[in-house]
Amino acid sequence: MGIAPCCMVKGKLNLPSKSYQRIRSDHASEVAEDYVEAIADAISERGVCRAMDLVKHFAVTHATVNNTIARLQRDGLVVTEPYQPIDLTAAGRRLATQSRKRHEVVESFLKAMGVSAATAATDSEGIEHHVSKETLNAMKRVLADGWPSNP
Amino acid sequence: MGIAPCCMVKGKLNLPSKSYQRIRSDHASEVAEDYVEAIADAISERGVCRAMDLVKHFAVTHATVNNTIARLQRDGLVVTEPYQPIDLTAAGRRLATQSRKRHEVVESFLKAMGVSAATAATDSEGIEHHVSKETLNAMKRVLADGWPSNP
DNA sequence: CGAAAAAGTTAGCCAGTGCTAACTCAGGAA
DNA sequence: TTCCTGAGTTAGCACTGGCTAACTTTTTCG
Ligand SMILES: [Mn+2]
Ligand SMILES: [Mn+2]
Ligand SMILES: [Mn+2]
Ligand SMILES: [Mn+2]
Repeated sequence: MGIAPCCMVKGKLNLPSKSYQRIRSDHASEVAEDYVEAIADAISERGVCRAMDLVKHFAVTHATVNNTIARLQRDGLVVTEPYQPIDLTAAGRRLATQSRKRHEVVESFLKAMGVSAATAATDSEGIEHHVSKETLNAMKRVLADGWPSNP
Repeated sequence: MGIAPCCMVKGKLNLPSKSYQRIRSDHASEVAEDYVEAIADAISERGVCRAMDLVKHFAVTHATVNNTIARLQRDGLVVTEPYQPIDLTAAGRRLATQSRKRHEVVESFLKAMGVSAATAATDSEGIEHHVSKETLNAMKRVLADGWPSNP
């Protein structure tokens, strides 16, 4: 799921160190994922997404939202024009949907595990970006069928 | 668990957006946590930790390790002198122990959930930094007593 | 011992993600 | 209609954490 930053120069590497490359790549796409999700939410809740919605949502400044949106536009996830609301491209919508699904699984899983709603909300927001397909499937399985080897 | 970067200016904020501040702060301490853990491992496995050990472990260049170690030294987690091995301060050792414990819980939890060892190793490496005390305790509880409301 | 190889250092670059400050624009109240 | 205010923009800065390239030091080995 992701956009590559400058520091993702890949090399031929032996196994153990590969984990850290995955994590660096996870982090590179993290902000994009959170933004498209937030933009999709704003649009479905309030009809449009304005920069101020994101300022409040992420607790960052105006200027930061502007920079980030410019990057997302550069990367083809978002479209906006001066003083206009922010919209998602098809690719942005796809990423938003996919990210939200994964996010929901992680959050539900934490709650099912006995974690409070508030903590589940906060922790899932960070954890979601590091959950591989395999782990996500394991979470879904536990939510559906219970913990392994428990009838 | 952590060191504050420039961009951690805090303000009086309403609840929802606070999650993202937590995550930014998690990320700020992430590299420090992984490094002290790797340094502690190298010392216990090979007696000393050399920069090259970290180069291989993290799949980054020499120069990057050097920069990072300088930051960790600045932050009082590490001591080293030119051309000498890298050692941990008391604070560094504390952070390493704490981080390793948390890491082990997360990794064991993923494996207990049915995730393969390789995926558990990779995913836990990113997830660990976003697991709050409460979620960590929930994981320990599940490992010890099984999934909630299962006799 | 001496030279080549390995390890470490330093300088200079870049992108991401945050900030403040100063500006411009748009829309509503007086 | 004018002006104030809030929203948006832009410029300029700092720090993290990547990189390459050129250099120095240390270690190893013939
Ligand atoms: Mn998130
Ligand atoms: Mn993360
Ligand atoms: Mn770890
Ligand atoms: Mn880690």
